[in-house]
Amino acid sequence: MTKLKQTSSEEDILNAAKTVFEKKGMDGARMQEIADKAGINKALLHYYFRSKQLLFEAVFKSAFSMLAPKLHEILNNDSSLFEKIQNFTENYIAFIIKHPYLPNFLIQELNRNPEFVKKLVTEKKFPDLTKFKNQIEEAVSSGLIKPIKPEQLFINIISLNIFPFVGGNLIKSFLGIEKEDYNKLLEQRKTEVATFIINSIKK
Amino acid sequence: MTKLKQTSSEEDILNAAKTVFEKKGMDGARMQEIADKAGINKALLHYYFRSKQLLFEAVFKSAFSMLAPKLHEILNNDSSLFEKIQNFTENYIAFIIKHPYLPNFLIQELNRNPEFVKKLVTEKKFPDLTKFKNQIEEAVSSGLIKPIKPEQLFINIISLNIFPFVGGNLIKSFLGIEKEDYNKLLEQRKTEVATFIINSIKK
DNA sequence: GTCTATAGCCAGATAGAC
DNA sequence: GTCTATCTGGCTATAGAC
Repeated sequence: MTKLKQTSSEEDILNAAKTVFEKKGMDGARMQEIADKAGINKALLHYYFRSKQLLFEAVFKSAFSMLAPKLHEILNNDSSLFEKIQNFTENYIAFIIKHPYLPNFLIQELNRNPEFVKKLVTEKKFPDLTKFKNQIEEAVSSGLIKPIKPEQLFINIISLNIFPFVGGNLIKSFLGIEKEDYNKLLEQRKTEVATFIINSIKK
Repeated sequence: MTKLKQTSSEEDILNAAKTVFEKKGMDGARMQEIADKAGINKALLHYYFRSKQLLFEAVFKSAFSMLAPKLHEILNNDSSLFEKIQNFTENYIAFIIKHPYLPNFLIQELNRNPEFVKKLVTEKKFPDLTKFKNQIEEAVSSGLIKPIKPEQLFINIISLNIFPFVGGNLIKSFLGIEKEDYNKLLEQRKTEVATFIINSIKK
């Protein structure tokens, strides 16, 4: 704990920047809009963060560090495989419902700038999946679940939980429904997705 | 069929624009880069398409119309529910492997500009899901599959098939693997995803 | 149809007063 | 730390020659 409280401006800027970057991305965001939202002047943005690029990186890292440790914790605690799947589904969906732009933002910017990923990897900011993979392999060899590659199961879990947020607008249009009905479906998924996965793999 | 062949330039521009827009999005794309890629001059872009916005819309519609009719066809032919799931998985993954930027591009731009979606909806460019939903409801009531809301099953199918492309960079980093290994996983998914889904719902 | 040159605008960044 | 004013560069778009 180096500081008890940052200056109010710096926090205001970060919050405003988060909102704008998450909605519009690096290229679409405007420093002016961030300044307006933070209730301060454009020059002050540069005073605190030097450049748009650096402000963006601060936002990105902050966003990333909201998700990664949570994921790490869920995958590495002592619960059983089925419990983990339930945990992941419930907690993650609940969390992302509160931050719906987050996954899309991260994915979009990782695609835009894959170099950035490598930086995060070397800084070991990504969750460690070894334990989770071992757990799956044991569950397979002990006959608890049907044979499946840990990688594939992991992809399935992530896909079922995250895509409904990233592709929400697409799905809504396909289904011909509005926001409120879609939110009800998402709410339901907190429990149903885990059941769907477990039904598929359990013997 | 109004024309047998468009001018070569117009096609060249569209192809170049497709590449650039799909990789960088509307905001990140540069008219100069598109011109360079098409081997022509920047002014010619405006001669053919008037503005960046109109060129973008042409690309977007073209991309959208590569996916939607294919989806419509698969969901509305006469095969059984399980066959449709298998069909969708195999064909769609095979198709998107050839156009890996497509889903991300569509999703990103639909999120950026939800008004555009409504335009597409009113132009009835979206696939009709009624038949597919009925098929699921019948399969539930006849006892072929476990109870599940058609909407949820649809979301699951889409998520499992599309997210691995949209979030490919994220997943690769999580799994700590490189492109070639990831492509092998995707190849495997052409058959495995259908099995995963069917295992989950069949009684 | 295709090019060069340039207008005009807008956004990021900086200077400098307070 | 915070502001106003301004510089600078880059990008879309157009004018006009060929």
